[in-house]
Amino acid sequence: VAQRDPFETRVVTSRRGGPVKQPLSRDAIVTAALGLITSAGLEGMSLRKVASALDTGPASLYAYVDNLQELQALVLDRALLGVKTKGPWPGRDWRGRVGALLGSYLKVLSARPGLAQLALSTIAVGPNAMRISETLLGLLAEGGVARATAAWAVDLLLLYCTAIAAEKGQLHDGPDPLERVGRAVATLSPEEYPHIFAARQELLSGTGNERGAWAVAVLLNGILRTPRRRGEKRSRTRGTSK
Amino acid sequence: VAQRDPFETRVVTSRRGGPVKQPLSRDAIVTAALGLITSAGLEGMSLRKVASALDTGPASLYAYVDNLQELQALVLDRALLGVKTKGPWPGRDWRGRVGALLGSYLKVLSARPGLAQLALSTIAVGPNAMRISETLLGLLAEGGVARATAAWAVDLLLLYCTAIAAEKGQLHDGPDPLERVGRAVATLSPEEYPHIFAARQELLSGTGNERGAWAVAVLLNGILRTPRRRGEKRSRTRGTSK
DNA sequence: ACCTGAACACCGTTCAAGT
DNA sequence: ACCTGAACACCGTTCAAGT
Repeated sequence: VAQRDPFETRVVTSRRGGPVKQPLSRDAIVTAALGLITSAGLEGMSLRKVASALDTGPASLYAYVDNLQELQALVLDRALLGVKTKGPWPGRDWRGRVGALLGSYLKVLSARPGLAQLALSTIAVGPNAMRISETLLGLLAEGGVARATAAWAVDLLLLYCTAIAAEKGQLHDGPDPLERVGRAVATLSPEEYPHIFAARQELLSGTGNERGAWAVAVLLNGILRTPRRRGEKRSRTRGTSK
Repeated sequence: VAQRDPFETRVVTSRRGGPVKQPLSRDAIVTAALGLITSAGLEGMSLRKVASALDTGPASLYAYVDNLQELQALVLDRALLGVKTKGPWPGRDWRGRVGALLGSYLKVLSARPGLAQLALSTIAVGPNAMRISETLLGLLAEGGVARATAAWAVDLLLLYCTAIAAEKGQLHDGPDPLERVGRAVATLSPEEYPHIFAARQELLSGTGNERGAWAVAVLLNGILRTPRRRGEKRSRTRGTSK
């Protein structure tokens, strides 16, 4: 909410009469829903809450949206509008640009924990999801990854980033899960779980960003070395740097 | 339900009197809940449905379980009991054994789609989750992966397998999502999305198992080549085969 | 201590009735 | 066509009252 707006909610009031209710529309519904999921998490976005945010009853929404699942898909794609696929990344090679794109994706989802949870249970086929996949496919092609391999790799990369964001999101509600893991690990007997005991420090270390960057490097290194078809060769890298 | 049991539900009846209600217990509750999630999916397992499966009211469960979230965590760990961490895998090297273990994990989750969805939103800290992590850490150590790297790698491997199972699980309810993706891709203009258009065949190809096996290979290849600390060296492989 | 009926504050979705 | 009040069939959780 911009600070210069004195109203708690964005109700437009006319000089002549009472509050002016803006007409319902698919767009207004998605906007309201995205606002709710951003501020109140996944369970803060219900059809009933979206409806009352728009000053109407839940039944009214069904004129514009088939059901909750469709609304969720629309909200996800609207949020993905914020993912930068062609920011100015001068001098970065294709790997750097993949990292930047996935970083932007992660940032968009991490800023809205509920959205990341939603993304894990929604197949993204909206225009913005397509734009992201298209760009990733292009970057992998630039890196010489064969098309068949790249097709599966895009899935793998996005899936992992989504999961990272969702995991991070869980940190915000309830008791800190990292603490829970810490306590669970602390009670284990060194005899029964020697490896976990030995690695107890390392298991809990690292920020989300550190882990994310490492994971993307793992995925790219693995993708480059794991052709989908036996004998499939990586073509010469082209356009690696400017 | 075993076929020799003529009763629809497992109600024990005594010769002398009416049906004998087995006493409530944490264990009985978890068993009933696992049965429900197995047969009816994630949303088929509610506290109220578990209660009525046990012939009682929902309030009664709160004597044994703090809330729905705790019950879900218990159900997950109970199911993970079925993951084989030390099956006889003669002659397989550490990579093969990692593959077998993750395959078992995937199988357990894939057989219960609701459980995979649940696993994505539950941090598994139960004894069976610990057993799986312990074994994976041991196998990676056998492969010469440094401890710090292995600690994060375990997370990455399990997370991906969980996500694969959850995605596969979505296939079963609603319209086939692969078909939805196919239709979405089919409507894209080759001009705007040249890479997706070129890869449209490859994007949809491959069974879950093929994709899973490829992904695990990607992850292991990447993990072996991406030390967490700069300059961290992989120790000589020991015990690669018998 | 364990169990429970009833209530509370929610859900998504449908449908007949309005305009 | 768009909108809506009311209802339907559900949720998780709490609490006073029972034994």
